[in-house]
Amino acid sequence: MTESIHCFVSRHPDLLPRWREAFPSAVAGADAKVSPHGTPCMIWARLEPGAAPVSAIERVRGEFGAIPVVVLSDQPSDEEALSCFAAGARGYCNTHSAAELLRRIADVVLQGGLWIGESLMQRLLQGTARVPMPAPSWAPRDWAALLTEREREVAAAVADGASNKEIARQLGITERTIKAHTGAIFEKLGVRDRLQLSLVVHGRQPN
Amino acid sequence: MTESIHCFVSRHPDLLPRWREAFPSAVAGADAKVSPHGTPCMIWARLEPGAAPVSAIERVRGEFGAIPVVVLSDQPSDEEALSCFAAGARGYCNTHSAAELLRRIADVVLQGGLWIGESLMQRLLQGTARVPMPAPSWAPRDWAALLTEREREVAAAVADGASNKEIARQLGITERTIKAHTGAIFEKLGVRDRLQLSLVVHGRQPN
DNA sequence: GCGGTACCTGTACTTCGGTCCAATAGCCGG
DNA sequence: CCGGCTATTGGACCGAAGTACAGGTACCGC
Repeated sequence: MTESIHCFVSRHPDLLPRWREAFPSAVAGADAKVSPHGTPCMIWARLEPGAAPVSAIERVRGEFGAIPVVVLSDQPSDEEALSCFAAGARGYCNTHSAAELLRRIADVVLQGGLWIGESLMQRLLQGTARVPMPAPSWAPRDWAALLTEREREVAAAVADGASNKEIARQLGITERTIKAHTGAIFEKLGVRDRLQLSLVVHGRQPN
Repeated sequence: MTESIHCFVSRHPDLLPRWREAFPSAVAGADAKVSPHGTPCMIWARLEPGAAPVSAIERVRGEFGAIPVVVLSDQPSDEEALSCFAAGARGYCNTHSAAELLRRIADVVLQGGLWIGESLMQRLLQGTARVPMPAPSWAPRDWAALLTEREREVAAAVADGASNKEIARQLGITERTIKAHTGAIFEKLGVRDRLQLSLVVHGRQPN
């Protein structure tokens, strides 16, 4: 594994001692687009008091693409945390958290987890619970009847627009295996590609 | 690290090979109150299809107290995941996830993180601006309003499962021009490929 | 006329999707 | 125990899809 670079973005050009203690090789992001040290593995964005969290995070995410962002807040609150997660943050904690905690958070986030305060869980759920769910999609089962359990999962993911790579990550298997499944699905359902599969799954006939 | 005992609770008395592969020292919980192997570090609760998620989790949590619970679902859905988190689960994933993924989830949860499914993650991140476009946040069916006449024809054909070559023949223009149109459509509608375009045209949200 | 838009096409390139070969492993029914 | 099904993966290959860069024509309004 290559050296993991933690990039701290804040208005101040220098790193807090805490951060340096947690990640000796950390670099300061400031507004620099790309650090000369390589591509960072994750971004720590310190929220300036008074600044809008959302725009700040989106700016950072716009600069750094898919790199996970953890927000550091000087005065954490549930409301602020919610805004951050809604804006795409993968974690939220106090700016002055202990080095040990920062490292734990980094572990969690880099593994694909979410770091969220315990008190926040209920409210976060309420915030997402009203997201409209588009489809019943399990009602029409004729297509599903022809497939195995695993193939159904893959078919559903494909039908929702996921790429092979995404499905592989989601199911924890290789992209190669996804291709094997999709191939089997296509043959069983008599379609030629993923788009036609999507149509069948959603109850339409191709062409 | 001390020997971590993973306890798998399901209606079946035996462990899935996957689980044993992930945690060779795993034990089956069934309805046994306390295993003879000591106190487990975490509980994996397999959700039986048709059973109410909430009551199942609460029962498990009642038995095992403060030990973090990760829910395994045979047919994961966002609704189900939300119910589980509302009931106090710390993680949610597919029953048949790969051993490697299970171990990652265990890491995250044992460190205090939260593991939400990939699709739920997307839903959380959704509603945020994507990098190229400011996210039109379309009402259903205004997709046509954003496109030119020609682009509408191409979009409709793509959404019905036609290939670029077929559309080119149908419209009497070259495949290259179809690509130009599809590229413009993708950008205007904020989708990344023809399958997601198909979903938008048919009134669904990708992922 | 000039700027803007829509429409059309070319070359070259990268990435993704799909298929063919083949292989390992576990589970299950006969 | 063996054959069949399922799940998984590898390598190689090819074509489709998508992007980048670079044009061309035509129409329309100021």
